Amino acid sequence: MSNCKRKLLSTERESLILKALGEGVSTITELSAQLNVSEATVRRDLHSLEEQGKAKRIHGGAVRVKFPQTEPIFTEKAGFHAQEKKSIAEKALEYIEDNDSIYLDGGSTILPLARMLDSRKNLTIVTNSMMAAAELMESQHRLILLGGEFRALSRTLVGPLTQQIVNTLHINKAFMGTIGFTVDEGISTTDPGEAFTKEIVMRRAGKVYVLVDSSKIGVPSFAVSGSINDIDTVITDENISPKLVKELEDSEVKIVF
Amino acid sequence: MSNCKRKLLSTERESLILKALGEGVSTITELSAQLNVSEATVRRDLHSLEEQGKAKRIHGGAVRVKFPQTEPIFTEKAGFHAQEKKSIAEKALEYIEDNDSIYLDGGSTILPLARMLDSRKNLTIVTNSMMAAAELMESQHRLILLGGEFRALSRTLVGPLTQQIVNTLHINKAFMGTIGFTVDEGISTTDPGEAFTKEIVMRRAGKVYVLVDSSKIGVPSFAVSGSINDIDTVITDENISPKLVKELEDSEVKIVF
DNA sequence: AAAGAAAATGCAAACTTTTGAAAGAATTTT
DNA sequence: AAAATTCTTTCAAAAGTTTGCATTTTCTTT
Repeated sequence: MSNCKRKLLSTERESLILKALGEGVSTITELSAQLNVSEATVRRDLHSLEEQGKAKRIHGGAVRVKFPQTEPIFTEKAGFHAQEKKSIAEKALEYIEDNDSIYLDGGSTILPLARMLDSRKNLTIVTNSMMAAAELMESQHRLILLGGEFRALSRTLVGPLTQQIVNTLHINKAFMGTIGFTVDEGISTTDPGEAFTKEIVMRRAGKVYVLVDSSKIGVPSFAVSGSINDIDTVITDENISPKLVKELEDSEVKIVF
Repeated sequence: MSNCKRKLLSTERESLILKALGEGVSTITELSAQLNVSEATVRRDLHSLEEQGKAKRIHGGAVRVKFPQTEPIFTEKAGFHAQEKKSIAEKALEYIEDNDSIYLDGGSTILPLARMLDSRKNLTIVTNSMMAAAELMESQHRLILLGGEFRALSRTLVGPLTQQIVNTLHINKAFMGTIGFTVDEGISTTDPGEAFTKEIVMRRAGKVYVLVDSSKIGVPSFAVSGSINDIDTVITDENISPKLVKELEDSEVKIVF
């Protein structure tokens, strides 16, 4: 190196330094010799590179920084019934075909489903769930987030504002989570704003699938979304009681377990 | 190069300069010798090229910039000029008061600002940035996400769908990021959908603050959002040129640095 | 075609940034 | 703990930039 006839500009030096760093480290003395500049200048260049996040200073030299630290994305709280939820999601996945336009609701039951969507092609995915969106950020599908007020507890976007976007979209199949589920009242949740969003989604969606693990069945929550009539299919696990299966079938709801 | 007997027109020189720059850099002295003109003329040509966004001046020479200006991937951008961005964000923070209703745009310059908002109380924060939303998830403020199509590169929600929510909200102060900034065209970005969202936000916001580090100034990108008239205040770092300060003041834009 | 206006160019003085050297503080090694 | 190395700060010289002005070139107008 250093067949430099003329003085180098700072940017040239910086890229040469990066090249010299390669994968490993270089000392100030080495770089100073290679670039034919004083050590003070090397330090200054290194400082600039560090500000740009391209290199990191260490005592006596510098190291290349590879790919800058990946941002802290949403973290998932380790879940109850994780295995059941995953198997419920697998059943739901079978109803999703290439080119579908689907809605993913919030909730820990829907999240595993979001992770499986790489097996489908060219989906349009509409969601109000920040967690699902974070999962799908890197995917190849088209991703649309409902706007609205952020609800910290469920990490979803809820309330009247969500209505506007929902009403302009055509949703083929909606996959809904829930806090409570009863045959009389259908799905219910703790927050009225969230219930409202669920309701307008269900009303507009072509087909509505409710994913619910058996621990929530028979337990009503505070705010009800729509009625049992808005639901086409309930997808749940094997622990569901035969009595409930019959009740659902009487209400013309398909049930998968 | 250029054994030119007759004198060259400025446009001819400029294209020769661009050719000489190639992908790399050239010094003023080199260019002056190659083109048989004084260094003063080279500087003037380079200045003109810079205004056109085709080259970027650096001390002692110039580098070629590709057009349209490419957008670095998000994680790369995060570390770039990190210190400047933080100090820009600190200046912007002073314009945010308790109970304000503010908009946070996408971009790595706005992100540090999101992190500082704990020092204010009872804000209503509207944003189209997933990263900003992730930062603000735990905060006490009211958080509203614009809906819309998710754009992976910038991790923002963009496009026509965003318009609906923006139009129903009252935004007190909007804090905008940008990929490129020129006095002639104002802020510009790489994606038309993103430009669209920026534009409708700026049009509806009471006051518009643009946060831009000096490396982006004078560099236009592909899709322009609104005009310089939509901007009330530009917040930048100390490296801004006095000339630009004057130009902005002539356009009745307040400038903070 | 000549005179005048406008634009471009080169030059030089004042100013700014960058660079290298040196001194003292901080860190690592022996 | 002493020695050696490296880091930070400061300062002056060198290199680069800006600005105003005189000169040349180019364009317009008569």
